[in-house]
Amino acid sequence: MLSRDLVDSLFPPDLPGPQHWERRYPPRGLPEGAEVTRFSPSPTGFLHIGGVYTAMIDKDIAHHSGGRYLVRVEDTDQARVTAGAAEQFAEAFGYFGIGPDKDHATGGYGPYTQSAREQVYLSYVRELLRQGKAYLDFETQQEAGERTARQRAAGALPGYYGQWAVWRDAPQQRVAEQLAAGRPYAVRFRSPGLAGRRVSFTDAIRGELTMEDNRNDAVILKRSDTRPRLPTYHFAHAVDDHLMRVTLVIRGEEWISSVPLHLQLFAALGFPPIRYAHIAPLMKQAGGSRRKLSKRHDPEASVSFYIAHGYPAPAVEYYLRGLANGRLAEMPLPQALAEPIRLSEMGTAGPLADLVKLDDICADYVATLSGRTILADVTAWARRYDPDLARVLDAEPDLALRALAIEREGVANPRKDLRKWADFRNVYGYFFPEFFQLVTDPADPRFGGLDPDLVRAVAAEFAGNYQPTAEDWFGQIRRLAAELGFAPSGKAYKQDPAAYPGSIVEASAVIRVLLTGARDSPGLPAVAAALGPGEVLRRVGALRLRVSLPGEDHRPHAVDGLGPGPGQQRLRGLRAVLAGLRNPCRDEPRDQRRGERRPAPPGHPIEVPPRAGVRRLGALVPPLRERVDQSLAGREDVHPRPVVAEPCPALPVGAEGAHADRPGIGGRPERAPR
RNA sequence: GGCCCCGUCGUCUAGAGGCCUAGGACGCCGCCCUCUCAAGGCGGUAACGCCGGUUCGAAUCCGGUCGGGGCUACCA
Repeated sequence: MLSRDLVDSLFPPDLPGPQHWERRYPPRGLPEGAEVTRFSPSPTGFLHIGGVYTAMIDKDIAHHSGGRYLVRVEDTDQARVTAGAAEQFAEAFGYFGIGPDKDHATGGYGPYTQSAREQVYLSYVRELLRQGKAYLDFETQQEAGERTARQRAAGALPGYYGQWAVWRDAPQQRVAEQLAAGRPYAVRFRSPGLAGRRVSFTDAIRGELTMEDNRNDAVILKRSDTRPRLPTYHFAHAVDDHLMRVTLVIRGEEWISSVPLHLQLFAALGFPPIRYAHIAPLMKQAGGSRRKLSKRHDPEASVSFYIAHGYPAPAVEYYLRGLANGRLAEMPLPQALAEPIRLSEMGTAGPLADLVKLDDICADYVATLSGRTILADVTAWARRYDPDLARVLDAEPDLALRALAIEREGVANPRKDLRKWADFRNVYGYFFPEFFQLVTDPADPRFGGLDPDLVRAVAAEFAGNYQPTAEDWFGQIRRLAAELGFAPSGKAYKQDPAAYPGSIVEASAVIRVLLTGARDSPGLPAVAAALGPGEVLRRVGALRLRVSLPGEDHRPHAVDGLGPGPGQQRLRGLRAVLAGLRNPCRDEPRDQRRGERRPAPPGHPIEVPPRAGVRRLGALVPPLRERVDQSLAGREDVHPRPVVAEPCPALPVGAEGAHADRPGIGGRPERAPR
């Protein structure tokens, strides 16, 4: 045992003793049964979702018992502290509502950052040293490595104990020499553990646990050449949780094996033992087996994943609570959030984090929200993670609200098409002209291989007779489909596929694709109403007729697939197209970005204006290319390049709407798989 | 290697010796509804890791084994 003078010479003379801290952090005087819990993350990067899980349990237990919840930052390993971690923590705490109780954010039993508590730890280390319950260890890192190697070779337990603990009982003389030589030292705990002795404790979740006692003289204060002088986790845990008057330590099961050490530390320090609850870690399916969800390998392990995708916090919380207590998973969300979590009901096997299930919960949750609430949340999310979206939503809140109201407001089973805010752009983006890319190719695969000719016919027919406010809106499509020879129902088509080009399903798919860019969408009448007649006609009329001239551009075009020989009507259509080609005004394409007119450069597609007679362009002649060739023979004003005819069906003047000239940016991406 | 924790459908789980032919939820599959997709309705698929023991009787108790995870740091 070292002399008191020698021990004291190692510490600042004005360092207070343990009584000082005991007075400074007095017992709380909380009523019987009130639990004080703490969440203690280490600021080594983004918070782990398991941290949110633990913190949520901590907070819930504290509050439901009338106790207190605090957050203590465990940054005793300064080398691993990440810049910006504090900000990320703050964001995560705010998002998931797991910040410390108000009076435990500052002051009170703080500071709540371990690197700021050096004095406290030093007091207790000195005390242990004075009592001979700890000692100085001058082993270098290299020596430690060699020791471990020898232990391994000898088949002995690694660690600092027994014959391997060379500094445990070193005479004061030698210690003084080392000190005089300026050698750095660590402080080790003199473990009272005996070989063969077993200890047991009662875990609040697992019941009684028994294991070998600790015999390792664990380091409690890191090397003297580090600044600030900080303790290891074990020592900080004992000192902090005692002084902060924590009653229940909830932590990951990886700490179970350290409990014997912790119990020894509490006893040596003269602290009453503390209760523990070791929770199973969140796991991840990896191939055939499962492993702990790892922040390094699994993006979904990080809270940033949930925040950046805009998972609604209450849904995530609900999911996590259900994992903690199965009972809560079968309750409606508001009730489950209010019910207390019970440690005794927690599973001991690590649950697999199931993103599919989370999605399902999120969809259910979002379905309970009003369009207005969703818009507010999406907008708030977008401001940070999708500025383009935020801008568009700010510019057209009414459109957004109309879109969100579809099959959501005033229905018994709201549409469950949104799981997280990042889904919004995929699911509702097409409503916004800025995000919608017009479908111009009648041979577009989204039409499902339907004859391009027919696609054009459907579009033209629809646009030509469009009645936006028709009571039987869908009847318009039904009539047009019948007129063009589509089967009245999928069933009828299946019975005799040869008799029809397709069914009403295919016909409406044409309008659906034109309107939404996808083969699936909410009900067409509702979509059309939200869009407004001008936008509907703009989209339906976007289909182009492409013609290649000889020697040019042989990519497959709609024209290539035209059916059998010309009839009267088809020839009339052709003439109309050609008439359009001579329209001097339209021969000068508009510069889309500036809205200016300028002469068409050689090879520029020539637009064909809408003409009343071209309603049924879908019925154009098959050898169209040939006819065009003939008609253009000898003309010098038309360049032998692909000609693009755009048969906009008769539009009411001004019906093109305000967005007609806006370039589309980006199409409608595929929906995320469920 | 040593010590510790854990093991029921794909997933989360209910299950305290007979109420278990193992229940629910999510997923998945099928059907219905239907202009598509969701949603919804109906139905289906699917598990006690394995081997012994105790017992009239075992998912449940015991032993072993196998598998998964953790600790074995001057990381937390």
